Amino acid sequence: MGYICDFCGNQPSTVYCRSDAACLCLSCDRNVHSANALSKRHSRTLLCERCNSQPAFVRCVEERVSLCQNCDLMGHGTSTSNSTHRRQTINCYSGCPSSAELSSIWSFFWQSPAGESTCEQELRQMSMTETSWCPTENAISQNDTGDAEVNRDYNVDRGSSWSGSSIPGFRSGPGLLDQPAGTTDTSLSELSCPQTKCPGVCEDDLYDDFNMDEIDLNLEKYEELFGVTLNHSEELFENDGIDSLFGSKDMSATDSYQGAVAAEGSSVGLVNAIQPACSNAASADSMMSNKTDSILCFPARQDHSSFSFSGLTGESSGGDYQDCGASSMLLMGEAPWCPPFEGPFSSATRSDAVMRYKEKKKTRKFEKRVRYASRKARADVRKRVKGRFVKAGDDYDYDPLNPTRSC
DNA sequence: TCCTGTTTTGAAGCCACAGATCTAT
DNA sequence: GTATAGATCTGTGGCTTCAAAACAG
Repeated sequence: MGYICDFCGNQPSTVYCRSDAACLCLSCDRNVHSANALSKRHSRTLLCERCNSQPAFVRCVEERVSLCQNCDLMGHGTSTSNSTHRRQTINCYSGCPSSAELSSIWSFFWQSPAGESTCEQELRQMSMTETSWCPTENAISQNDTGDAEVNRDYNVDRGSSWSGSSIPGFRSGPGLLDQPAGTTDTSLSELSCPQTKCPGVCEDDLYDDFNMDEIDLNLEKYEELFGVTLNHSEELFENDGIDSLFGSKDMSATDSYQGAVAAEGSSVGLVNAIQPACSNAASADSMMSNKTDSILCFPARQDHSSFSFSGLTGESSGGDYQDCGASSMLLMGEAPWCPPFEGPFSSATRSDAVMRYKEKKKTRKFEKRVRYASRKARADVRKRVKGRFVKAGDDYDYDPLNPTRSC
């Protein structure tokens, strides 16, 4: 990950793909993400122009530079003279937009054709009929100045997970970005957890983005672990059981949520519980989309300095924390941006949430991630006897290429 | 309420082999 | 330090087996 495109190793990298955890030049970005429907759905954003390693989430108008969360904090912290700089939120995109289309998303974005690589110029000739980039899915709207900004109603952001300006851990909502530092925004809690007075309300987004097979938190008996009872969760899910709500196989999700609730009694325990999976670099993206919900919604406390991420390796940086979905701001002791739970929501809302969850549970697919497609392809065509692979040339009772074949 | 038998569910293990990774020279 | 060869490890899918859970009587 760095200044040079991770794919071609030739062109300067411009965009960051969370799903691939890769920095790509525009041409490779379009090339790679036009491969299939799934890759088109990868959420990408600009690369931080300062560290060249993290996804940018804000654009400093004064400095004309895209910054990641860390660099923005360092450059525009309240203690710096640049804290009053006007900043724009940088949104994510999917599909295969051209640089011109990207410039329509980001008013500041422009790349001259002369600056394009050869392959990009070739790609320019390609038909855009398959292009499916749709910034509106990410709740992007254009204001009068042409600046892209994120809809305050984060619930619009379904399916896009924690992409773009919805970066978890970012305390400041879009409105805050354009305000001079130091102003008080009483709508902070609204921006932080819109319409969310308890986890059940935002479960729709939560469940949409669960890919819990990548998570390996295996904690049980939270009462034992945290030494507290799960007041809210017990009340919220007393009928269905929390296992039912999250799916019994998704114990880790349940764990995260329960941990979030239990954090009210033991925030240190929560972070310690989350940290092992968080430090697992297997899939930062999955962390962003899965665990952050619970991580970021634990009740605000004033003693965050007691949080411990000691399990992270010495190589971990602030950027790692970002990828883990845990705000570096949080790590630095600032208050989390989610308001505390405000008690159980109405029974009607709850029942609606449960009903929707059950519907989704029916259709949920626990897809297995295939790490080596070549091995899968080979296994798919390998002959078997009672499900077991057989040596080439031996008799077999099942030929994947000819299912009617039988011994 | 407890016990027993049946059914359902889920996890583990097996197999061959290409490719990745490690080790020695 | 680099290149090569050989050894070892890993992961892949369909099926069977077995244990545990769920259920009924």
